[in-house]
Amino acid sequence: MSVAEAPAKRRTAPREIRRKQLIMAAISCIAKRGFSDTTLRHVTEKAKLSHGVVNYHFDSKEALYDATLGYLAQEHYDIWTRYYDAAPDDPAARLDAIIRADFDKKICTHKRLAAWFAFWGQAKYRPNYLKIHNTFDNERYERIRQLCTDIAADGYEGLDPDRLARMIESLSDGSWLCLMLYPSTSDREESRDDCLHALTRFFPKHFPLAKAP
Amino acid sequence: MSVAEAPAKRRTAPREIRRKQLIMAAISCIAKRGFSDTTLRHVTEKAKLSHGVVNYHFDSKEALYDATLGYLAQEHYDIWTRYYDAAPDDPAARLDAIIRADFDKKICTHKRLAAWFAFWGQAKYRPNYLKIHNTFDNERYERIRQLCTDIAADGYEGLDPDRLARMIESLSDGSWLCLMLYPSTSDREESRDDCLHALTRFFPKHFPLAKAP
Amino acid sequence: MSVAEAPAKRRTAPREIRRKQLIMAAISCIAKRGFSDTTLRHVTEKAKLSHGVVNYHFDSKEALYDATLGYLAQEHYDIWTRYYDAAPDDPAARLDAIIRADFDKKICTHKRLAAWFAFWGQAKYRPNYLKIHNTFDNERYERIRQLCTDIAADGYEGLDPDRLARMIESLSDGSWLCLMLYPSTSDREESRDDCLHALTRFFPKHFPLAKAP
Amino acid sequence: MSVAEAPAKRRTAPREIRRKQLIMAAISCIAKRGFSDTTLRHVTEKAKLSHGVVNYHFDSKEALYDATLGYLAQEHYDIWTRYYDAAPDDPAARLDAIIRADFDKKICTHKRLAAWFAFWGQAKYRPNYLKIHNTFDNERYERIRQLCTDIAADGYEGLDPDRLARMIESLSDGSWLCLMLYPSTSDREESRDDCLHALTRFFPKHFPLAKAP
DNA sequence: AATGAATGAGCTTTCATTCAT
DNA sequence: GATGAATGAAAGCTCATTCAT
Repeated sequence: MSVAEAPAKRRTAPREIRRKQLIMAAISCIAKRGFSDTTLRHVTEKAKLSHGVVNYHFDSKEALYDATLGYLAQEHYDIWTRYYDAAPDDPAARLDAIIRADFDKKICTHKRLAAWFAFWGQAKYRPNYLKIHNTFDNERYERIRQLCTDIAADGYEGLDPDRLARMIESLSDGSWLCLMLYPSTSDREESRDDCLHALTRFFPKHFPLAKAP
Repeated sequence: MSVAEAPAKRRTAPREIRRKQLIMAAISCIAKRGFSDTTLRHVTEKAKLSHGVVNYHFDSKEALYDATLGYLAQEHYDIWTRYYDAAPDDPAARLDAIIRADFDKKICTHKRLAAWFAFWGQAKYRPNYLKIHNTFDNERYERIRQLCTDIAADGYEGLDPDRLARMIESLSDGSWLCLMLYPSTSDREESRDDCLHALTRFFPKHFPLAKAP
Repeated sequence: MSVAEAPAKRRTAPREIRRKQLIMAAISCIAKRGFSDTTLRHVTEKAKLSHGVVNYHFDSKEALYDATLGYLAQEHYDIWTRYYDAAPDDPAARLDAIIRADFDKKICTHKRLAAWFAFWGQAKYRPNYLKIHNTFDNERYERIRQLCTDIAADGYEGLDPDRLARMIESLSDGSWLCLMLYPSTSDREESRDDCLHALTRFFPKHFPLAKAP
Repeated sequence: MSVAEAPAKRRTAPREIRRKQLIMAAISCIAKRGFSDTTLRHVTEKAKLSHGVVNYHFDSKEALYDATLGYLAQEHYDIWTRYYDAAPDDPAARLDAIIRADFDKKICTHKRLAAWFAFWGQAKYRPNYLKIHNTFDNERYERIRQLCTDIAADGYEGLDPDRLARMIESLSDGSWLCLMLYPSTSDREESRDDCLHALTRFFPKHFPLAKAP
């Protein structure tokens, strides 16, 4: 909720500290036991806080979950914009950066992926989750679409940039699902390279084969 | 659906009929309210049966859910093998068929996608779900991998068939996620064509551009 | 219910056969898992009959239990009157017989004792049970009292026959409790001899020490 | 009782207070409706507490029952040791004391006897109950046996002290059963005197007739 | 700001009973 | 007579939330 609306860190001390403590614990618990088996007691125990504290810092369990998803989304946003800004001012390099960001060590963890899919598994009927998610993610999709448009304009006649953007998005999401479901047989870096490899197929002129790994 | 709305013949139906009735109701409810908010009362109400039947026909709620996932997985299996068998005996045609199957009208419904992601959202810590899922799905992945191997051997030097298989799988799963999360802005047939289009990029000789409609 | 009121065996075939089958199964189940954990399903499974049969032969679970207690009480009644009738026509011999009957191999079994105490554990607030029990047992108590009176009149001045009767009754019941609670450290024949020994203390002239084996 | 009716100070009482409150209510309910008909709702209503407290202060219904039996057993233990310690240092006086303790006004109440037999009626298949009971009661039996040995050695040749101990125990238990089953025709003090009278028969030298009543 | 006892709605499950077959 | 599918009341228990301390 408030986290979602607070791109900058407030450092009012205790309040924000506690909230973050609880959010981190919530991520752990959701990742460990999923949505339906996570209770506030689990969360507070994980956070080593007392039982009543959640309803003190959040209006309700739902509010904590909103804040938790907001935290994940913000974190994702921060990472990909960082990668993006760090990349050379060139559509191909930036597209490459955005994809790499998805598999960054910090956000592409087991725990976070499990939490993401837990939220998505609920998204359909908790419009709030979708809204929070979109607040951050729409921008990323738009950016990808724009980059695809720019690249496509540069020598790929007849290519539908929207389709490309959708495919890239799907590839990335699908890789996440695979990483979450089969952690022992799939691998973060391999998945990233798979996605990057796809770019060499979609835009061979801009992503020569050698570039990928 | 049709079973769930079967004529109000109250009592004494064959075991399998009731089980299927409950499974269909479970899919509806999970799709509608997700895992953590679906109660057995919701399920039995949806199935227009009395409260006690679930524990009469299933050992527990968990057993009903196992059966429900099993049903979804079997249904998926039946569809893709049917498509597969109906396709010409040719690797490219069969790969095309497997992908089309994923977007078949019958299984690629809103309701089923939501149910799938609800299960996946729980899979990490309910090993049963993963096991059930894999019982059916491993074969499909192997088949895709084999087809990719066959096609790759036919004029694509240096192509890694495993990578291709992973990419195809991810594309398909990612498309499902997209379809589930954004039903109003995405479209089943469009997603299918996206995936088929990717094939023209991966195996241009076998999937000429014209082929994907 | 009807058993309690049916001292003679009706041999109308099926009906009575089934009822007895269920009663025997009820005794087994009550002895095995106690009152609160015995369900009609346990009883019918033990009797190798179908689930619905209880309510066909008995009005309710309670009616089955009434009949079961009635059966136990009748059985007890049959045994002690048999012992009594077989004894020489002499107060001391008859008192001896009544006590021996309580420890007869047939009724003083683990299973039956457990069932008795299960019923007694409920007796206080199920007046029916007390009534059924008393229907049979009052006569026995009266007989004991009469025998004590007869014996006491024969040379034990100042002895209260009522008190004696109560003590004999209590000794016997207390022995049953002990046999039930500690089957491994107590013994049916030893308990019987304890009770008989008490008689040598209460009525030394009529029960010389040598008599209790 | 007095605890259960403590001033309607709703919230936040020390853990032990609440536990005792619930235990007392459990005794009342078990005595009133027996084991199989006592529900946690009955208990909490009797205790004038909310439904959820039981599972807050006890792990389960079974844990409450264990604690309840433990309470009864402890209470019994406290009483007989108090009587014992208060008696003159003399085997006969002490045996007399132990028996009197069983019929003390505080523990030999209708309610408690009913509760005891409810527990005993379950003991056979809930080993926990037997264990709890024995934890306290074995010591008492041993003490009785020792006292019988001491007394028997003092002029009763050929008397088996074990048998005497068993008889005394059985008499006492049997009297309790009688008091529970027939509260209107039996009487606490009378039963006590019956038991004490038995001592005058078993050990006439140590318990002269005059002493009993 | 923080604690944890208390509440009570609501969950899954059990089970006596009914009744179509 | 007999079966077993179906019912629904009620059980034990969980847990988000409240609130005295």
